[in-house]
Amino acid sequence: MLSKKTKYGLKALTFIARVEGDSPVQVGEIAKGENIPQKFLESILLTLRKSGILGSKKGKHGGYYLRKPPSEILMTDVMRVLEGPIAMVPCVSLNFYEKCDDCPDEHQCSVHKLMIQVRDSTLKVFRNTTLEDLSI
Amino acid sequence: MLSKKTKYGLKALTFIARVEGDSPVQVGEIAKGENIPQKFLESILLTLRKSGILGSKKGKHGGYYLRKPPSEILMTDVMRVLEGPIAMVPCVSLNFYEKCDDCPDEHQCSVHKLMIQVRDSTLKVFRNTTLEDLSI
DNA sequence: ATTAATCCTATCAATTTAATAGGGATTACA
DNA sequence: TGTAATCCCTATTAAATTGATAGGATTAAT
Repeated sequence: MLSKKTKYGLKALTFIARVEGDSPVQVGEIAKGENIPQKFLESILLTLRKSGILGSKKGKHGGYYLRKPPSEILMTDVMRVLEGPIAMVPCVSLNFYEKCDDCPDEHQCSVHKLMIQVRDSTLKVFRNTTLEDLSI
Repeated sequence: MLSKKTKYGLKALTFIARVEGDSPVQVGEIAKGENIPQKFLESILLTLRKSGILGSKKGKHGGYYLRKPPSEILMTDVMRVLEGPIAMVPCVSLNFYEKCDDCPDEHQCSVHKLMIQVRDSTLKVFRNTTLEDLSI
């Protein structure tokens, strides 16, 4: 299941990408427009800013803006920041690899084999989709 | 993340598919062979039996067996029984559809759009993989 | 100064997950 | 016929995660 955090985060990014005048977009505006609890959204946008996907401007007339054009923001990056590993099990994760504590040998593990395929097919989608695609 | 339930369930099915003499395979045997807590595994196999994927024989020398040859057991069915919906959000699920409470219009929703692609690519893998593929 | 925004930390309730416990029902077989 | 081995079923629990809220600190425009 996609977490609400990720869902809200994706919606917020799309919202910002769609607005794009030059001035930053405020949390309250996004929260209202997308039916997202404002305080929750605040923490999500903070995460996106710390990861470098968003920039922010503080104080009055502040808000959030994209650090790159939507066409250069890949879903692989967004999803890893918001949802964490793309793989369904750590033992097939490219960026968050961990060995299973059961499982003496990965290469004989049926789950491993299946989950590599799922990971690759999901990656293909995320690598092939940018924020621009979402906001059209 | 794949739940342990699903992981254990897949391992158990593979184990049974690999053994296949004619006599049913016992929970204890699987638990030992795959490092799975026995009581937990019991409940998982029970689920698989109730869904029709496994059959069982009670009493001494009892155990579980596959109801169909491994080559006819599709991952779509197994995954839906063990893990639930294949889609990451209910609003793109084929078998467990639910409308989002936020989201006035699905067809304008960026998350929806992305998650349909993920669902389709994952489905392609599961529809194209049988238990036989896993147990080779 | 005042106002309006982001930033940050802590907390909380609800849910889900992973596992355990304890016994009931059924069957093989001595 | 009795006993051991096995599946069957329900209930409980501890830990982790999720989704959300609260309260205020900091920053910047006017």
